[in-house]
Amino acid sequence: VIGRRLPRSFYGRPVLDVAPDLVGRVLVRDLPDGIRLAVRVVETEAYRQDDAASHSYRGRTARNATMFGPPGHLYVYFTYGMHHCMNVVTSGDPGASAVLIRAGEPLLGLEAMRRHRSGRPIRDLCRGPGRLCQALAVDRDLDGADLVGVGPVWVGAGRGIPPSVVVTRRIGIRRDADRPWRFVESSSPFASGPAGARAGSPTRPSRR
DNA sequence: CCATAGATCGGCT
DNA sequence: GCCGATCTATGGC
Repeated sequence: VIGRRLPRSFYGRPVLDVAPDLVGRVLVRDLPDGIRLAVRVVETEAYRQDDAASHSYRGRTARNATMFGPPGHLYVYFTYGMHHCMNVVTSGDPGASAVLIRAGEPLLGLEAMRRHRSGRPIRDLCRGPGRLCQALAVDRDLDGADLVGVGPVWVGAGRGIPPSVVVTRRIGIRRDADRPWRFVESSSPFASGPAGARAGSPTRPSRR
């Protein structure tokens, strides 16, 4: 179900190619105590440097430094004084870019995720970027972690039925809000946002 | 289901 | 100072 660990070349492409291609993949988190957590990615968003909504827009700082590094690393940031969000760094062309992982369908380690999320119902464990990080125990300590090779966070190729992905505007931003850079598995109850945000234009079916 | 308020703090204007 | 790539609780339909 998880499939093989995706190689560096998967991440070293333009963010608008990687973001939709991550939908349907399996995000794996190996906890220090040996427990494996895994979710099927159902929602992503693209951010790149020529984009006013992106953390990289105003140039490199201590916080966003990972976005300016090589592809295939985790960019984790802290926001609203209490939440973390996790991204995957992609090619630096055009400019520092990353994919925000917004939601996932729990596959493995549901009990541990539930503990991290105060016993919330399964549908609410990973529905939203802050919730996802809480369920997977991801915080700034994992900023910069390499997804390729040995490491506690990685992405498996996934198997089975390819997802049907639709494109919409991104959620929760004001600047450059009209860019159609959010990619959702339209039929998934584990995707975030209002119900209407699950409709959109279909992307071209990707071979997998 | 939808709308809104409050929490809470690091980063940057 | 201001404001977030957010979440939860609460109140209304």
